[in-house]
Amino acid sequence: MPIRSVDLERVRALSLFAGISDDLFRDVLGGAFLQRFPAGTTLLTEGDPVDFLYVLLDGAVELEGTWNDKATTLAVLTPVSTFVLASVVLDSTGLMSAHTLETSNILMVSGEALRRAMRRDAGFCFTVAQELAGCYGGVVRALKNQKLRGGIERLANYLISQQARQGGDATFTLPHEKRVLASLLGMTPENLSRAFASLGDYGVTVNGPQVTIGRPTPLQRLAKPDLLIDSRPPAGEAALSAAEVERWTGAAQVRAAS
Amino acid sequence: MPIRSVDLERVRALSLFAGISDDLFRDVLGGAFLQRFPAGTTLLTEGDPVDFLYVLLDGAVELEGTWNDKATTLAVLTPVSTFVLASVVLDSTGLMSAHTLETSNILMVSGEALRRAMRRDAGFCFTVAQELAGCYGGVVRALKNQKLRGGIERLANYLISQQARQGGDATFTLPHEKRVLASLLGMTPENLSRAFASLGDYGVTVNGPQVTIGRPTPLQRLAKPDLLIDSRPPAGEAALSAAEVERWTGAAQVRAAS
DNA sequence: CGGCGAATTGACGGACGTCAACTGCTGTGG
DNA sequence: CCACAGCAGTTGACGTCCGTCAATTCGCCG
Repeated sequence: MPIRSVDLERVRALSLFAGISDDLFRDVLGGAFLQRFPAGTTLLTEGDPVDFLYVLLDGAVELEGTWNDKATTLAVLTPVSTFVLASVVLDSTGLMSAHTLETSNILMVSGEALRRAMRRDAGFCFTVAQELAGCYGGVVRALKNQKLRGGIERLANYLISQQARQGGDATFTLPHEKRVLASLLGMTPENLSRAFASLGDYGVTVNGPQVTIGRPTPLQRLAKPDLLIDSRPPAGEAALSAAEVERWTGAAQVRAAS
Repeated sequence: MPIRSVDLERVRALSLFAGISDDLFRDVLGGAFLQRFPAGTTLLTEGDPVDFLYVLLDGAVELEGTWNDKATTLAVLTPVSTFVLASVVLDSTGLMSAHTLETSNILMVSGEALRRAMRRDAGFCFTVAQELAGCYGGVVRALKNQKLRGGIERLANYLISQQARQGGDATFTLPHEKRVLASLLGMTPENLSRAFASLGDYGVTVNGPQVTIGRPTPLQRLAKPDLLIDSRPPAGEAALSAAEVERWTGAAQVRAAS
């Protein structure tokens, strides 16, 4: 499948590649190829070797971890995002499974070529390091989100993030199936339903995938969004539980008195 | 405080610095200084700028995240470990607070010098990227541990890891206060007590900080340790919830049937 | 000797998972 | 065109896990 120059531009615009020379860019993407996958395709399974850096150009990809016959969603990626960068840099096995949620166009970049470029060009290598540091921060935020907040609080913060990301209108639409959202937030679908119902008291109404936040203030007071958990990572490699909060309306930054 | 050459050797042995030239090593550590902190000292607080890469040479350091007046332990570091590498690479603010649990000797390395070295030497930069990728994997493991396992299962796996790390003897000693362990495992101290009591049925007996695993097999069957959650990161920058499992005695690798 | 903090234990309540039944939508085949 | 199967989502009942509050014990240090 030939790579359209439009798509190449979009890859080039990623922070990972924005700063490098045309020569190096051609070099890294030389052996790359574009592939189209139907919804529900498994791209990677946990523990298998990773040979490519993946770049999602269209569609949606879910990253999930499993243990003891249970699965949990660690991230849902939207275009344009790269994934499994860490495994590529270490030339090791993947930590999560990846499968498409919708039919998706994905660019597959040779991991070997990427590592070669890193060894040759310190500037590019530095950019990769920054990207990885950003991803690290994203997962740390997700871990804090999971350990410190209850289910309803996680949902409330997710809604506030989504609202901001989609332009700030009072009503917006959930980007994924509710069962995926539930797994991402670390709860069961049944519990997500109940959590939505609870948020009715805070002015949230739900109609299928349409959510409207009637009274932002009480919801904010419940959610207590925090720069150190909910801030947006600089777009590029997808950070876990990526959230955007354009501005906080009086979110008190509280610090624990050890 | 002068840096003893013994300590310098130990820093040099870290995977971060093992591969670089003597010149570059001197360059990075040129402005570094050693400092001694009493127990309970706050080294960094969440959200503040990070100017140094920290290297723990003696003692113990706790990394914690806070939200809404609650705190959770994200990692407990033991010598020799570096920390806040990601923040240094991004030249940004810290994601977690750090404070000493015991009196500690800590080497403080100029973040600016580190970044300069990365830009100059692609090989070193690559090593930093690998280190960051390893850290990333560590947090992903911690997140899976938190989302997929219950409290008792997390404790069981922690005990198995500690036993292996300390040489495999049936009885070993917990390295930290139980309240710190509880926070690391994502539960309250009261709940940790009860979890220990529950493990009595699986042959675990507790006596102060002394733990002995009487019958390993039933405990393993409960814990279901998993290479993709509990494997050991290559020592260096401290990975979150670092665990060591030398060998698994029949840990079935189960995969979720989506 | 007195006091403080860590750890344990019990009682209680709330949060969350599980099981089951029901609704509504969609795509398929008769 | 309609009947039906299948799946997502919701709701209710129930049990379990876990956090909170309180009381007690123990060891350590002043």
